[in-house]
Amino acid sequence: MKRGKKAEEAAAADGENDTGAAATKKAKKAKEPEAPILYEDPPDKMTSKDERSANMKITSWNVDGLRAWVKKNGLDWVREEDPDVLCLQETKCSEKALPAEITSMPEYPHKYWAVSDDKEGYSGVAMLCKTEPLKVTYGIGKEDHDKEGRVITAEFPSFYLVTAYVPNSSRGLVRLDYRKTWDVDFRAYLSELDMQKPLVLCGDLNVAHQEIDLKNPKGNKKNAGFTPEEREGFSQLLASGFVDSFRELYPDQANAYTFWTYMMNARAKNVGWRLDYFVLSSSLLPGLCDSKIRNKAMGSDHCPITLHLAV
Amino acid sequence: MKRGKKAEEAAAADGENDTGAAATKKAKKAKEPEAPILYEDPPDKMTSKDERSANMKITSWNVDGLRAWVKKNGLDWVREEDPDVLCLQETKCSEKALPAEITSMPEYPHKYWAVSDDKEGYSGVAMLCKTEPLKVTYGIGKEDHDKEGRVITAEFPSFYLVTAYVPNSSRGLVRLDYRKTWDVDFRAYLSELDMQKPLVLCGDLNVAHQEIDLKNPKGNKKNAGFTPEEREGFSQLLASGFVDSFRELYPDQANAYTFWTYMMNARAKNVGWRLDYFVLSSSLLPGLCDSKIRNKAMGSDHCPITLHLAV
DNA sequence: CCTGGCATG
DNA sequence: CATGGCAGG
Repeated sequence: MKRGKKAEEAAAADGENDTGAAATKKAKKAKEPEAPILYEDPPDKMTSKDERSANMKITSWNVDGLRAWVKKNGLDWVREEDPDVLCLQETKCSEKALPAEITSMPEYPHKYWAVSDDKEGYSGVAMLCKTEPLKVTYGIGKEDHDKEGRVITAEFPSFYLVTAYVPNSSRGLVRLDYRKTWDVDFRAYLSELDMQKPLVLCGDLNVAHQEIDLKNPKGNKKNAGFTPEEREGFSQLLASGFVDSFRELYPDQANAYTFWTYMMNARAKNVGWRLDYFVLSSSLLPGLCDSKIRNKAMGSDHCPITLHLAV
Repeated sequence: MKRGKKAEEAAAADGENDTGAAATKKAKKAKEPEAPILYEDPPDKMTSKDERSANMKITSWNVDGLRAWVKKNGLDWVREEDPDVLCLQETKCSEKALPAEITSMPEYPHKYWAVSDDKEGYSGVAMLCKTEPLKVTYGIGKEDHDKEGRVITAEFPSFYLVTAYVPNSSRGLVRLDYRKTWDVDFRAYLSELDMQKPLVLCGDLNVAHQEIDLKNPKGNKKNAGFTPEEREGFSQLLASGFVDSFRELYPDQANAYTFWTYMMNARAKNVGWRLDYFVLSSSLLPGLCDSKIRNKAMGSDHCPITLHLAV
């Protein structure tokens, strides 16, 4: 039995199962109206395990359309947060269509934009820096993957910063095969970089790693973002010498999400997914101060995350 | 020299000429910021020349998307106006997507909808009646023209009511040839009907007939809605025994428009076009009480028009 | 500058 | 249920 679009959306948000009769589904739905279990991000810790002070603050935000996000005063939040580097994903905006409010932002004199070659208003990432990186590159050096404006890499004196918008496997997992090759190639790219200098990877990695990383793991095992293949891809990345900074610091923290579908009032109910990460080379771990989820910041279906690092 | 889209829009709204150097255009533009010349529709006259009282009130409105128009409270205005028959054009809405507010409207128990066969959300007209017509038909009986939901004909005891959304010749006049065949065939359809019973034709006829019928006739002679061909089509319709009711009553009334492009603040400046008409069979002329332009009613880029008739 | 649809998430 | 782009006006 083929399922319609509505049903798939419900499953993605609520974790309904793919199988089972309609009656069963209805019975399951009745359980919903409980008070939402929220997550309060604790105060920022500004010193690392080895007692150094944080001297690098990085924020990452999937803005789901930069122009709409600017109109919703996303930049006010950024000015308040005041990170050293701001990484944005899903800008959906060609360079010439960027709002002046962001292109002229004096706090970030060094701005880098990657956009989709073909599809206008699709994908796109950005990096805004207070200090100029030694070098900035685009993509991961593989023809097949570098047409959609998904990766910017900036080299700083003591580390690389990579921001990424990882391809969504899409409804019906029509792009899961592509995603698997992406995961392999991206991992190779990061490992290569990591051999030169330690790196920080941030962005929308489009996967909830473990069951703790989304509200409804049960019903989403066949949905984009929580398939065994995508989860395994992330596991393999970590196995290559990287650390999920948030999970490292808060191994048992449930209900901490960075994405909520706009549908079904998911954000108010905190029916979400942790899709946005700061992944660090293991060698940077001693300098890790904190990895934050700014889940009160509005303006997108993702919230921003912030990393405090001593480098 | 090929003109861009922006230039065409400006011409359509402001009447700029197609020829002439850029410098000339700029000089012309400088004249604009005068106070707008508005048009105050006089009070409704409710008796005909032959001293009969109006007993049939018909309103026609190109709503430019029925769903948006309903949200903008177009139906509140309709309830206030309270016509016996309401004709709508550009509903852009399939029958199953109609808002309940209009499908369940008790004032109009008899409702008729025509929609485009292929293109969803394109064209579409409607007729809502307090009393049931003797018969309702769709289209004009010509295969080529009846796929776009442009015409509904209702037979009442003493007259036919035809509401139409005449095809726009489009930017660059790419559909002017089609429009010319439409004009011929539609005129034949109306003449045929007129032989049975007199008729009222209302709707968006997508032509400003004479120079008095739009703000900037000079610059629009090559633009859709004011080409010689379209104007001639309307002239020929009148020559077939029909009357433009508004112009019949107010032969010298300038600045009376029913459409203003959303662009360039045209409505505030009353830079408009008279595109919506009540056209009557000559034999109904003695019963004509008034033909009104309700240019204060908002909710579309067209305003409604209302006819008072003694039948 | 608005509409409604579409692809995408 | 949002985004941006598109055709149409």
